Amino acid sequence: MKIYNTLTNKKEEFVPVENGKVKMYVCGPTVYNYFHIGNARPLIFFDVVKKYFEYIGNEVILVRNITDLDDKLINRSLEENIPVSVVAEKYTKAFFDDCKALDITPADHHPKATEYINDMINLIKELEEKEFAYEVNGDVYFSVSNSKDYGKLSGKKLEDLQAGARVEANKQKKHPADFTLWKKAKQGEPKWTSPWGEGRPGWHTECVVMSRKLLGGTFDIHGGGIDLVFPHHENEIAQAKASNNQKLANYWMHNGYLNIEGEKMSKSLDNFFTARDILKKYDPEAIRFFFLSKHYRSPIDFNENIIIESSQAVKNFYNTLKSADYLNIKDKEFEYSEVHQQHKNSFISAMNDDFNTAKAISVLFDITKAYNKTKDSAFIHLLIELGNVLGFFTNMEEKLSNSLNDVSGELVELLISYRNRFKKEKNWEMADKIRNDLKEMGITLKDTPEGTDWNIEK
RNA sequence: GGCGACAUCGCCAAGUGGUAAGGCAAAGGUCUGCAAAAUCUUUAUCCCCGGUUCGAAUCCGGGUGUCGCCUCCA
Repeated sequence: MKIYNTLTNKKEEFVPVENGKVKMYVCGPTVYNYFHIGNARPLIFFDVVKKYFEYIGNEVILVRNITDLDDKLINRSLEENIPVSVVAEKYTKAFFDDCKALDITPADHHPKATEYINDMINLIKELEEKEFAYEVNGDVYFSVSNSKDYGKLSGKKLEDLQAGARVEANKQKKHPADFTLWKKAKQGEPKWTSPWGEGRPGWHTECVVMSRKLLGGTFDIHGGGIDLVFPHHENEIAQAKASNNQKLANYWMHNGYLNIEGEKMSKSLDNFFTARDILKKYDPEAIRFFFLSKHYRSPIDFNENIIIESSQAVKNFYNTLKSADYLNIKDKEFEYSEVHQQHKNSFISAMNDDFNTAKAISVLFDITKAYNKTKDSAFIHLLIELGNVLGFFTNMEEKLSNSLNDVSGELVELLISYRNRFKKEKNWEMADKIRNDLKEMGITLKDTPEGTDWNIEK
């Protein structure tokens, strides 16, 4: 199993700290807004990482934090004129709802920043004692000049940072790259008591504290979007190293950006889509397919056409699953022979190569094709088994059964029986009219040797 | 200005030295009353120039283009 490690810029053999156990921490949402389609990428990708590690026999502990304290939340609370805690609660709930809609398995822990304030204060105290932090007028900063490897993760040098600083230097800081550990509270802001007065911790401290607390010392994988590399993750590493000279995590994984029609998503360009808006129009599996059809580290371009293409691709899996009558064969015994095992091995070696999900998906298509050719239902079981690892085919009952109430279902059956009568009489005009009318209502008929099937199309 | 990534068929995309996976779309055949589904067949020498090599999409150099990061954005 190889993983690309941002820290070394290389694919490395993955060796967990503890054999058979994978501990991972992925930076979660700041709950000041509904999350957007770009945020869905790390959620879906690391969901797959967890599922895959479990599939190959590991116990996985995944932590995804909730940042419920931050400038953006404070701004939102001022805009909407409601307390910060209410903002946090509202969007935390929305986060979980949207994750569920995207069929993302919840993490094992969802620590909230506000629940770890004391631990953060303790860490800052420790950093101050070790002379990695200094206080100026109630604000506390981390001193990057004292941090030996600062910039290693992001490949930046302190000199370059200084030269290229595009924001006017904060005069209180000793070095422009020094970052805030503790922020003095302004009027009306949420605040906690600390040795430096009333205030709140900075963002970079929470992840260090919560990851250590929940995952113990050095853990295996720290993940997030590539934009977090600098400064967030760099700063986490610096704090961890300064406090106990231990690595925070062994492997740093970062997913690439999502662009909209080639441009960065932003409110000013008016190309900002929330996940919940996208979900209103498209199936979660199509969205998942879209993300997983490209390697996680590459930038990915979002536009509606691509989601439509993805929907079509996913639909083809379901065509096969329907024709295989999956719901009826799913509990039947089956055995994998060498051919099945070969497909499985291809899937595993693709995933072992730094989570090459695009290749893994192509294996699913190979399996589908193999089933259609042989009608060997073991292929269907394999398709489901491997598809599940990528988070597909998790809700077969609903997808494959036609969810009309009994009366409507009977009416469809009735129309089909009329149509069959017309067909027998070679009254093609009426037979086609029934099929077309039903099609317009979203019900598709399909004639097979065993009779007429019908499906509700979304 | 500094650092970095990427450029493969109409679209999406895998492929890191051995002769271009897969998906979507399109065209044609089989099947079907016609459809749908399925199936078979067809469609690229990998941005440009130069180099290394028996051999390069894959390595090196030089262009061109796109994108990202450079203080709280996944």
